[in-house]
Amino acid sequence: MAANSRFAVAVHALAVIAWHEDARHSSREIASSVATNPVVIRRLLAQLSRAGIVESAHGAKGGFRLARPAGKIRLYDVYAAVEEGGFFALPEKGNDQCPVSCRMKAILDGVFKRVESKVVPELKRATLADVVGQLPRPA
Amino acid sequence: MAANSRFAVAVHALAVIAWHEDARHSSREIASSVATNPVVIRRLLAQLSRAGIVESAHGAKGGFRLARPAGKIRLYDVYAAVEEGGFFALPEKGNDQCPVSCRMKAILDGVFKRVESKVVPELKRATLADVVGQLPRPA
DNA sequence: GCCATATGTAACCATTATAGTTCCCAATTA
DNA sequence: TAATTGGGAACTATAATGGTTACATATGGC
Repeated sequence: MAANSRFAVAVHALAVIAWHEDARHSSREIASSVATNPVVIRRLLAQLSRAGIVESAHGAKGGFRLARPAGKIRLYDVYAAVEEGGFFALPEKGNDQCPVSCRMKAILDGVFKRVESKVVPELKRATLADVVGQLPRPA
Repeated sequence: MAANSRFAVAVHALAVIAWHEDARHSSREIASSVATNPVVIRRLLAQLSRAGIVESAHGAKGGFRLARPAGKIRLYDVYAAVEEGGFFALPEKGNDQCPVSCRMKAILDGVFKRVESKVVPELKRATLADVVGQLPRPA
């Protein structure tokens, strides 16, 4: 698995937590649902914790829970917490002697910014509650 | 350079060609502007050739040119030709015994589709001519 | 025909990001 | 004290991308 599934796994993990919003959930339990290693989950949730999306507790009866209600957690918050750059990458090099190359960075930057201006509102509209609402009720 | 700059490099390469739309351009010339290896350019342009965006010619006086006017080449066509999957990746695994995990793929798929439905029209609106229009006139 | 030039492509190496794993420490609860 | 749990370091594995070399093939001019 080299593909970038960080956002998908983060949403999945949060959905597991939000499904029983009151209880704490261990990284082992979450990893079991995602089918990965508990350390991978802890690493990812550490980022969400720094972003103020989840809270963690050490020790027995410890684990993770949401830092605020699922309806107040936008998918954009999750995306911003776990994904570094934008959706595209700009090449870092270029021939400064070439009049085309000299302008390309600014031109591509404009294109990418216009695309992101469409994506971000979409990710801000959807919340974790919308995701959990599509799950069956807990038994 | 492990980041995914294929789309950016493809647009850059096409801009070099479209700047002098009448002449043919060698991979060496284009690579010089992008500051990379000619083989990298040929690999990328081979994809654009298969997509009917550029035409190539072997031999002396050979090289690449646009297969149709720059105004008819949408950035979406370029994106579709050089980028494989969507903007996000779905995790391939999951615990089939978990009621949350069982639904996550379909739920995430819905989220991603909604985002792409905003991105695609934006990339279909912009053409290579819009990019070239932001370049200085050829000397 | 010969040769310079150019694409097409295979093969290989380097770099980087992500994922996976093991291990130990710190904190908490019973 | 013992069991449980997150935090994090350190390491390996895998895969995608980019970079490079090499060679076959095609073209145009002499």
